[in-house]
Amino acid sequence: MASVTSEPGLRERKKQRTHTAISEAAIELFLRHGFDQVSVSQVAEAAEVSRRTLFAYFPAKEDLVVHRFADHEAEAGRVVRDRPADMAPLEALRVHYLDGLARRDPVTGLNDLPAIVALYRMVLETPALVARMYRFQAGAEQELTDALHETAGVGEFAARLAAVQIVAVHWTLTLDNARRLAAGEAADERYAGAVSEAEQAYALLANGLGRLGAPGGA
Amino acid sequence: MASVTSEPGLRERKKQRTHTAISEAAIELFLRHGFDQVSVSQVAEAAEVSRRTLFAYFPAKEDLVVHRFADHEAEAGRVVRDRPADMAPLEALRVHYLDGLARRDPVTGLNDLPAIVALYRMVLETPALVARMYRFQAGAEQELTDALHETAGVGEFAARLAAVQIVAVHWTLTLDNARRLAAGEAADERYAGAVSEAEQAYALLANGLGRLGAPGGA
DNA sequence: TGCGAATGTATACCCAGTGCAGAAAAAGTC
DNA sequence: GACTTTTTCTGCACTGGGTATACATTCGCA
Repeated sequence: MASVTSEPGLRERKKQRTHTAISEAAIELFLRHGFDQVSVSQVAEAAEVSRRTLFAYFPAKEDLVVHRFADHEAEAGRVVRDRPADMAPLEALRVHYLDGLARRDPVTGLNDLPAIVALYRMVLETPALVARMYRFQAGAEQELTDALHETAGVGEFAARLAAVQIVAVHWTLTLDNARRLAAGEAADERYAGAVSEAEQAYALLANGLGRLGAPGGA
Repeated sequence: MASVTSEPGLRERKKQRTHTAISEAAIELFLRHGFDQVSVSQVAEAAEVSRRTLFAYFPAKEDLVVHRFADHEAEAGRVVRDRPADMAPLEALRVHYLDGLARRDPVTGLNDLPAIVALYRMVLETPALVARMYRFQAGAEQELTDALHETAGVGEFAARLAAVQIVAVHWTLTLDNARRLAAGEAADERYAGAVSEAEQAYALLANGLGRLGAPGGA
């Protein structure tokens, strides 16, 4: 009769709490002193955990930061899979991205909560963190490749080509927004420009680089 | 009167020789035992150089391998800048890439000299090396962005969008070829497929993902 | 021949990440 | 509530990449 609920059990709950405790201690220290200026030992100490335990929760120092973006690795693939039956994949992605901008979803780079902006800035300024982010891009490419291949009636190679273009463009849009907000722009102020650039990007994806097909370009 | 020629001088020549000596010793050891199984100390010893000197020539262990690909960082940008006045940027890139395939240029992934294939395989199998390669992609994107912006009469953001798509597609093509050769396929055997995929990729770049604009895909 | 600048070396150090053996704590058992 | 089993945490020692410093060597040049 010890537990009437079917909760995860003390062990699981404690693990969860330790995980967030380490992550929060880490980000707080990193934001205050810079990623490279803080050692994992200091993070472990601040989180009141042994160094060895920290590495049991996070495989590398960089992951203390970038694990917060890990959820979005599968996002593009999911959007494509879950789209209405009468909607084209690219259209579903476009709608979803524009919706993200409107909701100020952090994955679009268009959220100016101070904590988020500071995080953007730190990642952009730290090569090791940027490098780690590329891993997510590779994962997103794979997810999107599979989704396109399986639901859009297109060959695997064509799906991969489309996926790498889409992911690269998404990343460019997000980076552009994040850089502008990191430079001090407000999200509301940036919103119109972000929408316009997103529309431009999706038009380019849909219609190709036709303008570059002419000698002079335009 | 010590030197009648305008050669680089002994100091420069010695530096050059040390550089290649270290690089060759490194790659030989890495190919034999694996990148992660060889320490930089072992490389330094094999090159008859101190560890500290090695790091004066190569900023990181990974660079002992990937510096061989560094030349090609500016290639796409250069091709666009040097194109004939009456040729579109995308067309210039397409021609150049197809020519690279025909010449079995290693940057296309379609060179099956044993030493090259072994190098491909090692890079593909070693995450740290792949990660380092992404840095070149970022450089190539920047070069191509500038070239497109300055010579194709297109805005900087549009140029960047085009550049990231082109670089991503190129990388995909190269990776695909390299993987196949690493798996044992011969270059001559692969050639036709490589050309066909390249044409498909450039058609996609030029005309867009139109096929994905329809609900069913095709 | 000798002097200044660049380059190479030895040594000692910091930090990220891992292996291992044992302590602590939660979970299941009676 | 005491006992055992299993998981997690910890301390310690070690490898390996990368850097700082201080000193030796070598080259360029007059």
